[in-house]
Amino acid sequence: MAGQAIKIELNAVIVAVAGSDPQILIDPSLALPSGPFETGHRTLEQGLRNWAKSKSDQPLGYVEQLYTFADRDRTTGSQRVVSIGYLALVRATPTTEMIWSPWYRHFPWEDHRKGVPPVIAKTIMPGLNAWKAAAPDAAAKRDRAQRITVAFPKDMRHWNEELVLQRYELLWEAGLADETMKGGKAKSAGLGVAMAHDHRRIVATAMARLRAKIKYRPVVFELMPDAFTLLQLQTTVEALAGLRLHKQNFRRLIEGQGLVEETGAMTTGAAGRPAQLFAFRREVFAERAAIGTKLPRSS
Amino acid sequence: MAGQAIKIELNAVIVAVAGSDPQILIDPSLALPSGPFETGHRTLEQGLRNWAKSKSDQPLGYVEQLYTFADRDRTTGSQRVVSIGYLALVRATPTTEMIWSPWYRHFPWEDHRKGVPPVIAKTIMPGLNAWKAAAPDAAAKRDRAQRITVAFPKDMRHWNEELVLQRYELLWEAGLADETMKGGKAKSAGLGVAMAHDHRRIVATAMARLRAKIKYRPVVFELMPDAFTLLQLQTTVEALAGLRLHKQNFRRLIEGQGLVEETGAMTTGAAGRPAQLFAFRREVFAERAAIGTKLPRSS
DNA sequence: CCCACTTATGCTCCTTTTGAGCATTATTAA
DNA sequence: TTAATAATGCTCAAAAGGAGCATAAGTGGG
Repeated sequence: MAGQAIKIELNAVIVAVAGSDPQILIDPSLALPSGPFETGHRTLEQGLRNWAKSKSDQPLGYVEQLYTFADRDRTTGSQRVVSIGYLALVRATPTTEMIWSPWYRHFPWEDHRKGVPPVIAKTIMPGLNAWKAAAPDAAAKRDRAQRITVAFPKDMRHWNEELVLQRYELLWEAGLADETMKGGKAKSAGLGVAMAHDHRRIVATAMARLRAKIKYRPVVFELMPDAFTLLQLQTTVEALAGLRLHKQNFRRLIEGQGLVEETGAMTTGAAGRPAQLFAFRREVFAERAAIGTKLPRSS
Repeated sequence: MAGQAIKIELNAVIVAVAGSDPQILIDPSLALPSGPFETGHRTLEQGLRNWAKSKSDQPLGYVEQLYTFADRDRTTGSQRVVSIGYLALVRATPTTEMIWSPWYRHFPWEDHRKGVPPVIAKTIMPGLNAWKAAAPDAAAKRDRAQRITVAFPKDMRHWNEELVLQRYELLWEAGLADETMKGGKAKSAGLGVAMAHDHRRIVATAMARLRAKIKYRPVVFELMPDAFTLLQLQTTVEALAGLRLHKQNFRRLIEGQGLVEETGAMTTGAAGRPAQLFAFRREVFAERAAIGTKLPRSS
């Protein structure tokens, strides 16, 4: 049984998008906002919301539980910490003590909007190949080779933007992303800015979840203002996915799904033809619970 | 801070499929197998695996963390319990003290393989409509109406088999699925066999997750024997999804994805033309990390 | 006012994927 | 031999997805 005391901690990955940068809220010591689990709350989520409102001044919008971590070799100190990770989406607002940190600062290899990031060829692949070569036996070597191919495919058309966590864990195992801090400064062999404890892993989990989710649930709108152009929407999705999208087809997709409605207003002042301003149609929740099935149903 | 003691408990929804019945492992008191979190383990999942191996004699195959629950009004007794739910898939084997319980016994409204279950029209809709009518104000009424329509659509072609949890919570809120036990026997207004504590909710979470997952990850194979016919595979998927599938298109889907390979052997003795026996191609993990994107990627 | 540039928006074409169902084949049971 | 039961092959049409051309409507600078 548990002789050791267990502490439960809530960690929140609070995401906002500013222009074309997804950002996460961290404190100056590169740690995620976190707090103890208060037994007074009715549910975990409620506890998180209350705590977030009191601590930062971010009232959380969309909230989703991510994962509960309790790895012994990842937590610091003597006390066993069980950390429950949450993903929260908010519309960006200024903060006091906290910092909005662009998430690609911590994951530079995940941003493929301007082509394949050079760090992959320059640092990551050599590092991973060395790690593969150092495998203890042939089976391990095959396994490592396979994981590398899946996470960082040779042909970048096969890049799967959802595999954020697998990639991070791969880099971590290969010793390319350890979170050792150098006097408060990030290290990590140049592979992005490290974070406190295992927080970068939690962020990776959040990124993966969010990148997957935007494809089948209209969660992006939680990050948008009330009225927005389709380009702004596309830019936000591109920012999250780390990919460029086809403009006309993106429009067709969004409009075809009836996710938005025209507000009647137009943009003004910017370069180019003025764009219509759209608003999210909240009714979609009522209409289409069915999102996408992949099974060949009959009858 | 936490003045109250917190206990961490692992709950496992262990699923197997026997013929055309998905089953979960429970004990005679209708509780999921569960055990305390031992601080000695390296990770939560490892703890679960060790515990499962010692307690039941099920060596767990595929394991996935589901959700961490800590609702105050759902836990019993004075001590606050945080329960971490897991989904595990195993190939059915006999058990000692535990019982394999068909999951549709607890969720009769979820099995649409033989048409819409009568319990929906007979009990559920009247109950939900009464609950809707009893809404305190107009806004709440609209909200309830909407949730009902999404979970139990008028037109059953819009039935979304993934919404297991939403449906269960709806029924629970409407008082149609409360877990009050009558002398160890199930009650619940005829709506399926109740379970201990909030375990039916955990099972609902597991069902929802599994139904979603079989669509984009080859997890069904964890439930299949080494060699199987495509019909057996289809039957298993249908059992999980609670839906009938189109046979030829199912075959096309599976073969087209290269998920299986012929073993060369055929079935014998059964009625009808003998079927080929197939085996899961484990190489698919190596080949196709990319499963399905829904974003209109460019370049 | 005209021109270069920029973004918005409409549409077409072609390829793939899905949905539905017909037809044929190979066994067992009567 | 016939009926019943499954397996398997194939076709056809509809829907969804990928790529790109063409046109419209602004801004900014001569």
